[in-house]
Amino acid sequence: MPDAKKPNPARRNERSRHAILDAARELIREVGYAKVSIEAIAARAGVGKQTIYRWWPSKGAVIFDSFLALSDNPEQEGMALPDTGDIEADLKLVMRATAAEFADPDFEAPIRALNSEIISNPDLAAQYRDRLARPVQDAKKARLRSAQQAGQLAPDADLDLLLDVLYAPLHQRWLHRSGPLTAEYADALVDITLKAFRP
Amino acid sequence: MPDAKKPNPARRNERSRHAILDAARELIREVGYAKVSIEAIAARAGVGKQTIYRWWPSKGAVIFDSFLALSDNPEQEGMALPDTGDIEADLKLVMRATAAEFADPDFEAPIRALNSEIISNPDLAAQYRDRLARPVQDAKKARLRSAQQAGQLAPDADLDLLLDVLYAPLHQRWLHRSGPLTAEYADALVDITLKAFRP
Amino acid sequence: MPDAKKPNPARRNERSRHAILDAARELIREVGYAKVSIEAIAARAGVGKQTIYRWWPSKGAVIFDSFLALSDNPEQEGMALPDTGDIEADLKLVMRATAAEFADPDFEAPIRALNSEIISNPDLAAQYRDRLARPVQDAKKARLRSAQQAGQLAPDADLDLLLDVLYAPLHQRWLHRSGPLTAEYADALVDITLKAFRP
Amino acid sequence: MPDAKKPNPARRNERSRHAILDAARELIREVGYAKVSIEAIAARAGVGKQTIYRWWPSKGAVIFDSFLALSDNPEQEGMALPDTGDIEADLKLVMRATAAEFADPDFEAPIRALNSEIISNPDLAAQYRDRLARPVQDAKKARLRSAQQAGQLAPDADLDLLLDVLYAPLHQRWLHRSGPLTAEYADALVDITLKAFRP
DNA sequence: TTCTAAACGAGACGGTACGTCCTGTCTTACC
DNA sequence: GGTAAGACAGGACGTACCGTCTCGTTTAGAA
Repeated sequence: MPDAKKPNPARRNERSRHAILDAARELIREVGYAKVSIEAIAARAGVGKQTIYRWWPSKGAVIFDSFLALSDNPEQEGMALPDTGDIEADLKLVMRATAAEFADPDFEAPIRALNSEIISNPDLAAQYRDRLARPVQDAKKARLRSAQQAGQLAPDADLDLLLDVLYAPLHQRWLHRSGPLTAEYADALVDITLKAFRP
Repeated sequence: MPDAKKPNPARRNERSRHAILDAARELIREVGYAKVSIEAIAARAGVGKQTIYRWWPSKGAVIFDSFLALSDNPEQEGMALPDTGDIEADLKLVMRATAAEFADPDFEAPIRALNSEIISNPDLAAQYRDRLARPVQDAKKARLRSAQQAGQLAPDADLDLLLDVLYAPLHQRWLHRSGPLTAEYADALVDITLKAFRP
Repeated sequence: MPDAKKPNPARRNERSRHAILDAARELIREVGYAKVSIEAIAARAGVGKQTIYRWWPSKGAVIFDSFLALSDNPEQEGMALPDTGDIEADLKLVMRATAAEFADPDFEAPIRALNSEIISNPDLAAQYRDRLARPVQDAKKARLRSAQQAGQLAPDADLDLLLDVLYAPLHQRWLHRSGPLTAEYADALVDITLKAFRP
Repeated sequence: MPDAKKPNPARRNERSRHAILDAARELIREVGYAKVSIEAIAARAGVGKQTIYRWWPSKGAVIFDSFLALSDNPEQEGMALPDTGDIEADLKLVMRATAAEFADPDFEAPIRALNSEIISNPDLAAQYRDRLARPVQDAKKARLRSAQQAGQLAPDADLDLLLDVLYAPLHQRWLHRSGPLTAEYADALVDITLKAFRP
C-alpha cells in the first residue's frame, strides 16, 4: 500500500480550520468562485498555505466544506416541511420559496459555484448527496408520505421519482437560465406532478 | 466611443480555426476540461496564442465552439424524432437512447465540461440555448404536436413544460450522479409524464 | 541529445536584463548574499520571475553576472599597473591598495558572496577565472615582465607562481579572517616574494 | 536583562547529539552542503527538529560541529610533522600529501562546504581558527622552529608568514580551481618558500 | 502584378497562482 | 525537563499559464 502520509487529526488546530472556511466563504461572495485562489484564502485567514493543503485535497474541497459548515450548524429540526393537510398548497408554498431563493443574487453565485464543482468532481458529488441533499430529500419524503397516508397520493407512488419530477425542472431551468423562475412555473410543476402521482 | 479593435473576419485563416477547435476537442478528451490551457491548445494546433485571443474571448468560448462545430456539420435533418404513431413507444426509445448516451464515457467528460461552462457563464448559456438546445427542442416539440393531433396528449398541454418534466430529471440524475441511468428509469419518466399530460 | 529548450537571445529585453542585475547588486548590499531571493530580485526589478529563470540557471549565476556587469564597463585600459621602474615600490603600492580594498565594508559583503559562490560552483569558478581574474592577472604579469627585463626579477621566474605567492596569503588571510590586513603585512609579502624571485 | 533561555547542558542527550552530527556528515556527502536541510538532518537522525534548534544556532554550526567531532577524537598526537632533519624533504612530503588530500573526491565536497561556511560566518571562522587551524598551525611551527635551530631557516624568520606563503597558494588554487594540484606545484612552493626564508 | 496591411507562428514579457519544501516556533505526549 | 513527533505561520522555490506585446513571415485584396 502506498504510504499516504496522513496528518493526525487529533492535533488539528480548530482556530485555523474555522478561519480558512470563513475566509473561503467571504472570498466567494466578494470575487466569485472562479477567482478564489488558495493563496488568497490562506492570506485572508492568516494561515500558511501548507495548512490548507494538509487538510484539503483541492480548492473545490475547501469551498465545499465552507458550505457544509453553514449547513451543519442548524440542528436537524426546522428542516421539516409545512404540513397543513393540503399537499397541493404545501408543495406550492415550498416550490415558490425555492424559486425565490434561486432568484436571490446573494445565493446565486455560491450555489452556481457549488453545482459547477459537483458536476466535475465525483468525490464532492458524493459528499453533496450524503451531507446536503439527502437530509433535505428525507424531510420532503416525510411530508409526501404523510400525504400518501391521507390518500392524496397513490399508495404505490415512487416518492424519489416524484421529487425528481417536481424539482429537477426548476433546478435545470435555473442552471441553464432557460426561462424565468416564476410562481406560475412553480405552481404548474406542482399541478402536473400531483396529476401524475394522484391515486 | 472606444474603438474596440475588431479583426476582419474575411481574412480569417480557416485552417487555423479548424486546427484550434480540433485541438481543443482532443485535449478535453485527453486531460479533462479543467486542465486544458489555451497555451496547450495553441501548441497542439501549431498556432500562435494571439490567434486564439484574436477570435475568442475566453477558454470557455473556444471549447464551446469546438462543440458547436461538431453539431453544425450535420444538416438539420436526421434530427427528427421517430414517429411510429405510438408516442409512448417513441418516447421510450428516445429516452433510453439519451440515457445510454449519458453513460457513454466518451461523451461524459465533454458534456460535463460543457455544462460546467454553461452554469457559470451566461453568455455561453445563451449561445447554448440558441444554437444547441433550441433545434433539438423544436424537433421534439414537432413529434409531440403530432401526438397531440393524434389525441394522445391533451390539446392544451404545455409542450415546453412537458419536455422539462420528461428530460430534466434524467439530466439532473446524471449531473449529480444521484442514481443510475437505467432503461427502467427512462421508461418510468415517460410513463409518469404521459400520465400527467394525457387528455 | 536532451532537447534543452533554449530561449532566443536575439529577442532578449535589454532593459529587463539591466534591471535584474541592478536589483541583484542593490539587494546584496542591503540584505547580504544569503538573504537575497530570486523573488526579491524580480520584485525589485519589476520583472517576472520567469524572465530570470529563462536566462540564468541559478541565483548564483545572476549574482555573479551582476559582478561581471560592473567589470565589463571599464574598457580594458586603466587596468595597467603603475610602472615607475621600481618594482618593489610599485608592488607595495598595489598590495597596500588591495589590502585596503578588502577592508572596505562596502566591498566586503559582495566579494565574500562572490567567493562563496565560486567555491561551490565550478561553472561560476570557470567564468570567474576567464572574465574577472585572467584580465587582472595579465595586467599584473605585464608589469612583472617589465621588471624581468629590467633585471629586477630572475629571467626564468615563473610569474604565475610569483603572483600566487604574492596574493594568495593576503586573500586567504582576508577570507579566513586569520589576521589584520595591515600595510606591514602587505609590505612583508612583497619583500619575501621579491627575495624569492630576485635573480 | 532579557533572560535568554539556556537549556541545561548537563541533561543533554549524548545519543541524540551523536546521531545529529553523523546524519549531518552523511547528508553532506550524499547531497552536498547547499541541499542539506535541518529537517533532513532531524529525520535522518531520528530526532525532533527542536532538539537541533535547542543546541545549535544555525545549520552552519551543526555542520561545522560535525567536522570538529571528526578532528576531536584523535588525540593531539599523530599531528606532529615528520622530522628527518631535512626541512626541504619533510616539507615536500607534507605538501604533496596535502595536495593529494585536496584532490580526493571524498574530502572535496565537505571541505568546500566548510570553507564556504567560514567565509560568510565570522563566528564559525573564529571557531575554525581556534579549534581546527591553530593546532595544525602549531604543529607545523614546531617543525619549522626545529629547522630554524638547525640553521636551515633564518633565525628571525616570521614563521606565521612562512606558513602563509607556503600553504595559501595551494589552498587558493584548490578553492578557485585555477590549476592542477600537482606534486611539481607543491615542490615549487617549498623551493620558493625556502629560498625566501633561508638564512 | 505589385504593393501593403492584416493575420499569422513564434515566443518574450510582467504577472498570478500553483503545490512543494523548509524555516524556526509552538504544542502535545512520553519518559 | 529533555525529548520525538509534528502542526503551525510564513515565505521562497521553480513551474505553468495568463493575457499582452513585439517580432519577422506569409497572404490576400486593393491599386
